Amino acid sequence: MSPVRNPPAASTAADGDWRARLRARGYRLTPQRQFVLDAVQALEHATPDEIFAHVRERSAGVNLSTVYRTLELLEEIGLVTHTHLSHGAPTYHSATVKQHVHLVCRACQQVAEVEPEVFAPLVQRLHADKGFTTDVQHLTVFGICQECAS
Amino acid sequence: MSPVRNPPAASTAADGDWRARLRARGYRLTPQRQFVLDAVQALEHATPDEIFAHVRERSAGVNLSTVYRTLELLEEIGLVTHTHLSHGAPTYHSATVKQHVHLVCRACQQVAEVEPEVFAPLVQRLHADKGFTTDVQHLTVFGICQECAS
DNA sequence: CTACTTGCAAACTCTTTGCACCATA
DNA sequence: TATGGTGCAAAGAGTTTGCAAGTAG
Repeated sequence: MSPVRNPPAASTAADGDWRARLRARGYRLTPQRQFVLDAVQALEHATPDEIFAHVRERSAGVNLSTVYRTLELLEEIGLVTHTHLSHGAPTYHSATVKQHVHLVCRACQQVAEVEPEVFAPLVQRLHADKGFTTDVQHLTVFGICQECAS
Repeated sequence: MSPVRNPPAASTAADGDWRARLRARGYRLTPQRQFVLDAVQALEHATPDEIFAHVRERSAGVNLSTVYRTLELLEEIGLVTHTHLSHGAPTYHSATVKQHVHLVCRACQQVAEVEPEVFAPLVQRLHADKGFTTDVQHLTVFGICQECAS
């Protein structure tokens, strides 16, 4: 491992939790993983590249492939999730943050957030009609925002 | 243009319409475009690669980049739309077919379809609350299907 | 000390683009 | 005949992988 500067101090309340989660599955706690998780929590809706850039500002010795591997790992143990807000890159966000659904404007590309409660009736109906359990966190709604509509 | 065999016969009722649409915008009617549109209508939920393969079975002389260019063109003039059903490739479908929303199971990757009416209340609420005009056609709901839930 | 992690570089997938040739209108 | 369209090959994003060296526990 190359020049990895002082790892970030434990920042969130759930921090102890994530260390435990790692250990419980035989994973190790590394500065890189801490940097990546911190970046996800700090940035909100960040692509792997943006996360990489954010981590790089703090530590020169973190590689892009490590970012990818770490995101996969963090998602596997349920600490982050991802959504596709646009064509190309997925965006990651912390799973500990309050859930929300994304509204993406196809005209101006702006992203708004909505409380998941708005989707509760839909979720219930899909479950009743089709037996389908909706992953609201992963939902993205495309359309046209108020400004662009006029 | 290389060995492009007999272009497919006009197949859908809207066929005359699409020729008109092309012409109206100064585009030309080519066998390649007809093959690609036919493939989209025949396959339903096909990726560019799958469309390419389907077209290739019928005509050796169609190039993958032409498929991409044609899909972009057909989408621009409103004959096809696309959605992201999984991580990587977008899937294209005919815009003339009855609208539907996709339910994607994250466990078995199976795709189900739902009538867009189910989403009407949600669409109305998003419009009322946020002024957001939902593009239902482009909507994809991820979750767990009935079989995988048990 | 040992197994898990990382950095590096190369490989891969999917998509786009430049350019000369070809065919539609 | 004049553009617009196509094939081909090369270039680009974004992501994954093999392997040797490094490190957490």
